[in-house]
Amino acid sequence: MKTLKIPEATIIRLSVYSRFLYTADKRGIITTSSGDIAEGVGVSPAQVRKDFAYFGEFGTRGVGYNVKDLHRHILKILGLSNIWYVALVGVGNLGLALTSYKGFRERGFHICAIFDSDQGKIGTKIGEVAVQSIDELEKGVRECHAQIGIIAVPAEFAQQVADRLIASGVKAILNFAPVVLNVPPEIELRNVDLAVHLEVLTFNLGMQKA
Amino acid sequence: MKTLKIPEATIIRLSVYSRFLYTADKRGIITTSSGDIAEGVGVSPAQVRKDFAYFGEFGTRGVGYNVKDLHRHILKILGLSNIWYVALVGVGNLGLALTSYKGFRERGFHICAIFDSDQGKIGTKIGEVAVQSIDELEKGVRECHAQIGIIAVPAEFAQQVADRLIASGVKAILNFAPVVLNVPPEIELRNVDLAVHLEVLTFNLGMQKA
DNA sequence: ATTCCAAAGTTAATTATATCACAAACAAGT
DNA sequence: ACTTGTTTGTGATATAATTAACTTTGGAAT
Repeated sequence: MKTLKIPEATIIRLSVYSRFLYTADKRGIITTSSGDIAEGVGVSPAQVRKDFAYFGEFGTRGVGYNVKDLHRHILKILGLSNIWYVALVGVGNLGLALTSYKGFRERGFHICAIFDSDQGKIGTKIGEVAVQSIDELEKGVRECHAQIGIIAVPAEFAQQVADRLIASGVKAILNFAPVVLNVPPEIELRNVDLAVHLEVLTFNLGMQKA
Repeated sequence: MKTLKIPEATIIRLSVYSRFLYTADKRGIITTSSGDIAEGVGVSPAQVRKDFAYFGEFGTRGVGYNVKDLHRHILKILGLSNIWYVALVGVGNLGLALTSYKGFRERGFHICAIFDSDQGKIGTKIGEVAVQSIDELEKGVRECHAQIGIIAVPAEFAQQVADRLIASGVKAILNFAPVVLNVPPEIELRNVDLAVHLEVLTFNLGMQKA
């Protein structure tokens, strides 16, 4: 086990493997193999083993992997063995969708503060959490010790929201606004642009015909 | 201009460039350069030129690119110069968020049919489009000639919805359910798993400390 | 016209990622 | 104990993508 730079593709696959292991475990499966996992998630067995190899040896040769063990290891690697507090900014349809997204809660992400600028929304409860005014962003983020911020506001406000989140102690940002955000290098940033995915599809459809 | 295999990363970047060009054009900018674009979207100028080079020569040396021209070219490449009809299955929060996502309409994606299994939702209008019963999926998809299907239903129903979409003539699927779908090779499939993005963030946060 | 400059287009080098193929190791059966 | 079958872990190989360096070309200024 060497501490090399890990390809991001590997991290993404680990996340997918963990989903596979979660369901395998729920179905009562005790042991699995790189072949099983590979088939289940649509990659090659060698790829699966290589991905694991970045982090150690989790299986026994000739046998395979213990599902529970492996799953626990991967969750640990992904940083999911403890709870993460998340601040959500923007309660449009997308923001709402995110609050109710089962996958987040299941995997240890706890939305602990929600902000919006719409007076009509402030004070309303979404699940357990009351929507706060965007004016109280700094205070609210600090109070619940959010380490992660989710930006689900219109593009024109995204940068200032990002700045304020960072100023309030957030260390990582998931941005759904279709803009390039400027953040200090120590801040982890990921962008999700839903339209991009559709565009990759249409590009590929075009290719087929040609 | 050779017809090689195009990296998917290139397609994704083209999509991002097009967003940059869209705003540049709106601001009245006539001419731009690989350097401008690179800075605007956070990649290297060489990368920008390389990406364009897969598809032809769009600029003039010593000058740069005409914003409108280049934008038009990229939209053409991405298959966005005509309208795409999209069928949406599943009107949970995520489904709702997608229907109201400005980016889709703006870029020529037209949600022409919406399906759900919840009796309470059937018949209600979302924007212009009435929600239909999932029982009428085949009929509804055919009637509006949807080429793309978006799956926003719980994981356990995703595969059967995919099968039915494909049987109804859909050629590409954008899947938001966290499962690996089995589709024929000629069907374009992309999966979006929102939790994955958060997990990449938490992994990276973990790395920082270590 | 000629020269100079700036930025595109292109080729080559580097780096990153994925695949392959095999040796090591464990379990079970003889 | 020994053999056999199986699956891991890994070093070597192949492929892909990015970066860097170079060449070309159009436009502007003299």
